[in-house]
Amino acid sequence: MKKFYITTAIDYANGAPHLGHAYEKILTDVIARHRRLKGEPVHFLTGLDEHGQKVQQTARARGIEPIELCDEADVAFRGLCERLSISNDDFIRTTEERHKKVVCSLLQQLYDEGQIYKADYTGYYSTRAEQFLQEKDKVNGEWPSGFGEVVEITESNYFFKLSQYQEWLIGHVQAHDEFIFPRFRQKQVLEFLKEPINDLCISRPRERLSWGIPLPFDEDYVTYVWFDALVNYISAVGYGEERFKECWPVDFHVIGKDILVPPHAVYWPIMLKACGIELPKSLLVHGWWLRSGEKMAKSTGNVVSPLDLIDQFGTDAFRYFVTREMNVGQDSDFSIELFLSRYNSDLANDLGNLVSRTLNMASRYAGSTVPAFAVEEEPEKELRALWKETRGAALECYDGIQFHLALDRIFTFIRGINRYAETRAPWKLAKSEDPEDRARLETALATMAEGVRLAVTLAAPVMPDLETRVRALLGCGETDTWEGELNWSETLVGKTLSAPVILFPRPTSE
RNA sequence: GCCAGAGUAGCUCAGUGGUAGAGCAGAGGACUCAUAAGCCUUUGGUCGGCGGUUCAAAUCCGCCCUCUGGCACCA
Repeated sequence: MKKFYITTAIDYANGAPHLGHAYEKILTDVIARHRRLKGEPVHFLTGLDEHGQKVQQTARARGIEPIELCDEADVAFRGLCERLSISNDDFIRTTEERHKKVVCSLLQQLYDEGQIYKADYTGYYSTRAEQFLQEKDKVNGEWPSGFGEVVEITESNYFFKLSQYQEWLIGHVQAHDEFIFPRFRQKQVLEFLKEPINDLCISRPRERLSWGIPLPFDEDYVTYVWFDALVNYISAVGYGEERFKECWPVDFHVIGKDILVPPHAVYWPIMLKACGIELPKSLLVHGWWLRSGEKMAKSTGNVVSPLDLIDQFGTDAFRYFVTREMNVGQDSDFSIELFLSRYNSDLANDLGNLVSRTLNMASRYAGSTVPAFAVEEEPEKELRALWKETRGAALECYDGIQFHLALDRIFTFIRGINRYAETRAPWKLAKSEDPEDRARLETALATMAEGVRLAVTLAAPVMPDLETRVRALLGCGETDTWEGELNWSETLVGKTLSAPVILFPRPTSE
């Protein structure tokens, strides 16, 4: 059976993990977990892009081998995945043999077919920056002094015949509305394709760049950037082997808007087309986190790295925040103030406190055993109706990649449980001698517990650790599927609840 | 300049033709199981501006203004 295959972009080894990396992995993970819960087999890939000039330069500056630098990045980025509870099935590094093998076979194939040719490239070269400069690098018509001496040189390189596929690509994009999400990005791609595109330079002379995969047909060159990095998506899932068709074509390439045009929307589809490989079903393009509050934080000398928040507030809180605040495709603001607001009001006050009071009341009034549902009156009917509405709407939002709205719905339901608790007021019922009040009390406790179970189960793609933990507190086991788990049920009846716990402690410092 | 996105309550944002919404922040209140949490009530907006279509527009069309991002061998 074909798996649901989803990827993040691979991160460049020459840099430390930051909020953007973390967000992309979380977004992709939410989708992967959502699919798994729906019962689909999933293959989730992430990894590292390790070759290239900057890695070579940084390694040289530090007096170490490039691979040593990459090994460090490998530790850092895998560590990030772990801290974020990312459920990736594989992690590829472009220095791995399985990857190089595929890169070489594609290059050789295209070369043999005449789709790669050698030509001269003339341009302005900065020795200091070790790169060709573009017209746009000029400031006031001159090369900035930072580039040092700039000279016009001619260099032989290999080119891939990109331009001959331009018309075909335009047709493909126009015919497949689902190819680029969100839809408005499609226009950006078509806009780009209105102008003639050039063939793509895919090599660098080895004397200038040694840290790369040598061209199989010319040892004096290494391949550069795209024919290396993009190929990870197929090399990781066994291109050329039988198992390849279990994953390919990929369902989603999750990428940032900065690498949509031209790499993922132009180079990659054409590379695949030229090689006779099926195209990705969809590119999921997310926006960026803006740091409008950054200046303020710096001026007060109170700089907090977003990733530090994980240590302080936990993985689930971090995942919740970035998923709740980001409308996928748009940009969002990140600030500590906003984070604390979400943490305090949504997680600590609404959800954490709900769990706390539920467990506490069960302990006080029912010996921590979930009682049976004894009555069904207006308050119960209302809450169940709200659940039904919440589930339907949230699932629709999940399917439509509207995770911020799904969470909005789920937390409206959580507030609904709090409202229900006030309506029933078990602490008052507990003082009554009336058997009917006792029945209402027991019903209220069971209802609150079931409501909590449903809410955290529905939020599982976003907060997987919380779901596991809360379900354990409620006495019901882990689940790896939503099958039968999202219906209002009596599954908790008779279960023993844990003693009260604080899931999201309020921040101690002011 | 071209293209795209955004412009709705103090803040963050929902809302694609039918009497303006939520959360947070602010104000008041009743309660007490709970992380001084939760619940109820409430203050607050000419939905960027001007025209147009329509019985009816935040929502469709046109023009304009402001902010953000992109505009090729750079990851």
